[in-house]
Amino acid sequence: MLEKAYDPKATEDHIYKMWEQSGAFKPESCDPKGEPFTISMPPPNATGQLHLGHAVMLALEDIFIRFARMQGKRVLWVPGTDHASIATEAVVIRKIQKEEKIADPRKTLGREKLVMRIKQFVEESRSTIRNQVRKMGASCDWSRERYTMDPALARTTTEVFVDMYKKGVIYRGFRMVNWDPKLQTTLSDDEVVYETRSEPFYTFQYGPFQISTSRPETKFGDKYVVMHPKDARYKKYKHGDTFEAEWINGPVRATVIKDEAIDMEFGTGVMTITPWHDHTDFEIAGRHGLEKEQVIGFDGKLLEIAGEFSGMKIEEARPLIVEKLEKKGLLVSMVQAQEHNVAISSRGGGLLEPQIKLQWFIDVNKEVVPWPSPLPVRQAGLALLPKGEGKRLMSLKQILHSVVHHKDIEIIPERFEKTYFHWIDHLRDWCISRQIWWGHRIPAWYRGSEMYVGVTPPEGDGWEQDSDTLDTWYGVSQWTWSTLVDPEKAKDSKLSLEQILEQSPDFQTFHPTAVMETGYDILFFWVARMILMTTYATGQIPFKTVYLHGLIRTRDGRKMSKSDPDTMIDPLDMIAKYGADALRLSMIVGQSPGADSRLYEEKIAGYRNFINKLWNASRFVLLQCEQAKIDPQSIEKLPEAALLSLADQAALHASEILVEEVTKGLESYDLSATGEKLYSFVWDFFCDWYLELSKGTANCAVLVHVLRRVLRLLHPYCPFVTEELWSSVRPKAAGALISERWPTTKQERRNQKAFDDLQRVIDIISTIRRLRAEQNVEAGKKVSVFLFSKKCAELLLSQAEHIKRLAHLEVLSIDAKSGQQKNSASAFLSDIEVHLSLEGLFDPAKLKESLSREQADLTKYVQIQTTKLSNKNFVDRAPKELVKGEKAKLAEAKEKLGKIGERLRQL
RNA sequence: GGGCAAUUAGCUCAGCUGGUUAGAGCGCCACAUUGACAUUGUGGAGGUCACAAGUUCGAAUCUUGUAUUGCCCACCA
Repeated sequence: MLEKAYDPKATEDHIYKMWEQSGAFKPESCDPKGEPFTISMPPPNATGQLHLGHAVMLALEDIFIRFARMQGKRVLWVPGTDHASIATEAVVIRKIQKEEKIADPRKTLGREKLVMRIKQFVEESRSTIRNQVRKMGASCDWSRERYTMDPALARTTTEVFVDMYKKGVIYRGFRMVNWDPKLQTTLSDDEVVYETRSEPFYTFQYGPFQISTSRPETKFGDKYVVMHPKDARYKKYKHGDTFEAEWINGPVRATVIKDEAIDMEFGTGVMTITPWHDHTDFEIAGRHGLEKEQVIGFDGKLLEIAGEFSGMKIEEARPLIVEKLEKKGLLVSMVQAQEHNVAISSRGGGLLEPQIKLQWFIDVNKEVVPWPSPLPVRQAGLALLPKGEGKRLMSLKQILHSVVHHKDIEIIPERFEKTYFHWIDHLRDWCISRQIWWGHRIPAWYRGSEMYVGVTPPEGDGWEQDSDTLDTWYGVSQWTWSTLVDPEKAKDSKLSLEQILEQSPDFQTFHPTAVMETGYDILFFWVARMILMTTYATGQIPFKTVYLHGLIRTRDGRKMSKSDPDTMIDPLDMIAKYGADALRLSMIVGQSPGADSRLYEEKIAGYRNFINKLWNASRFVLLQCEQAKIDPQSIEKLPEAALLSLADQAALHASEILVEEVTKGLESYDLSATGEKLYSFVWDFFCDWYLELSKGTANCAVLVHVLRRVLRLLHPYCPFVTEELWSSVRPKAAGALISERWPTTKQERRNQKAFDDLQRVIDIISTIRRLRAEQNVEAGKKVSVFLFSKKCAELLLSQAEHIKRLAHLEVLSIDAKSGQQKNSASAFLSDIEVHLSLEGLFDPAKLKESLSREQADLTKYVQIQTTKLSNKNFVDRAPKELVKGEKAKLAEAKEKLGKIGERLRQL
């Protein structure tokens, strides 16, 4: 017999081990004819601990996977980890600085040694993560675990780089980049965060003009003033005019530029430009072919051009520069506390400095990728593609747009498609080089002015490899397919990438993947980039569905952050305390895709209670079997329907409906509502009514049968407890629940009438209970039931035992012919139900209250009638005699409806 | 500045294309309790569904507007 309470600690680990050892996680143990179903696990960063975000991701994906597996699909879930270049390098450097007191580990250790250290660190945290993923119950195929730095993945990353370079999609050039002086690297646009700060805003005299700035320290090299061509105030100045201006370090010769990028409303409508340190200025300079000069060094200090200020940090120099200009009489005004946004590094937290640097970029607008384009696409910023069949050359941007627009890829929730399109419209070339050491090194070599790009190093002496590495997202954007590449084939340098893919059975079978499940916060970083890289490299979409989950927040809606340990909920603590199943449910139910949700311990405890309830319900079933001396495992067939009690038939019916609903819910990725349905079925129906009604008259075969169904249906949500219970109630021949088949519905087990009748009995019992409580009736008191319908009378009589036990009242007399209570409402219904009252307590008001249910039925009846006629759907749904397109009849019908509405109100 | 969303019970949230008396969990109140389960059962209190106008026989649900909150993107020299 089972223990009195479910103990997840004593159960989960050995169950996981059993699954893993049985090979159930591998697609090879699925039906070889099954439809392939793949998920690539978003690789957690190899920087340490699993957090709630990962836990949600694992829970969701495990539900998808287990459901698909039970449906007989060939399921593959590929686990892995990400080397997370910048994040990991930063963590390790900080660690070394702290633990070994080395101020600058990069300098002291050098590239090779530092990379070794990072590798060691990554190994340790990878194994930590592996165990944590197991704790969540994730049924992924560990034999196919991948890591973004695996040789095979390094190969594909490099191959694709070289290919893109050869096609001109990757180029190297001087461009404006987001430079992080603290981490000494560039960042992609998406790695920049903006912070609103209040800083003084200065206006200076510059020749005949007044110009405003919040960054006087960049102004040393300014020798162009820009204004809008239509600005009437500056009509007398022509494009190209020059003038002398007294400036910070003496007189400069400046040129007038007219450009439409200027906002006439802002400030004086004139500005000087600093093309080297500002995105807009860079573009203006580009348009007019202006000179660019660097003012601030990559270390964040002023360069020689700053004269006496050179070598100073910006914060020191700024007030001094202003002071000097003021002394020269050039300061016109200064507004304290002007609000503006400053660019901050999301990686290191320091201020970013726009800089011009020689970097590697992906051109998102070059039309070089063959892609099937069956339909014309016209969207903001994209050209209309000609109609036609077959493939045509498209730019990466166009492909990104097309695959979502044409629903090759579906995003859940749908509204994120808008966000996605909006992002594409503003997408600029992607800077993929990073000046850090940890990561895939850029496969380019230089010798003097020569450059070589290739998978293998060039022949000959004197070549030096580019010291930069690739943006993490570049490599990991190939994740869905590079993880399916056969590592042995990838070793063979004679094979081309195309041949490797052709000869990798996993890729051929399991790609494109079915679902990509991840947080909406990395839709741009990663999801979009996966589409970009994968369509380019393989000619396939990476996944068919994108399911985006929201952030998990604290009870009061704050973000959980490491800096505030009180707000953090550690998934492992919660598993230790409440079990993985409870944690999973608490994160899934009540969480709708794309929306943030809040998590707190009481919630998890609530689901722990549910798990325990299920456990005890199973205990009860087993107990009944034991008492009846029946071995639950030997139960196979159900008795004839005619031999079953009302409750048994109703329970079978309800479980059939449940199978249908849960299947539909899971297929449409509606996990929250489906979870709730299961919860309420188990607790509110199975435990509260069916098991109660079974006491004394238990039919073990039906009990076991329904319980087995519930366990199967619940297994994707709470795999551990269901698997454990399964071992007690499964049919002898069956194996582990994880590999069991999803239940199918059987029409012959449907019995809507039995279900309705039971519902009626439940209603009656509830009403009696309520009346008893309100009137404070002692147990054993009699109840009289007045009926309008003979059928109901029979029903009540047949359930008298249950009413006696559950409502503590005896059904004494049935008066099948007391029609005197008829009211106007009853004219609508042919089969009016039950009234009841308590003997000696007959109170017309109470009676009326108990009648309200019938009125509700009546209202429903009428309302269903009116729905059919509601004008919006009139033509579709109205009864035939009312349609025929005749307006008079429509008006008549509407009038009828008005009357019905009126009567309803009277009721 | 552009976009996306949210506002329902004390708290956390459901409520699909308009249709029974607006639901659940937690919390609260009362009662119960000796064989599935105190990680329990039964009953109850608690909501002018942010506000206003409109469409409709009928609106939490649709339309428009207002207010508040949150997020994303762009970025102001």
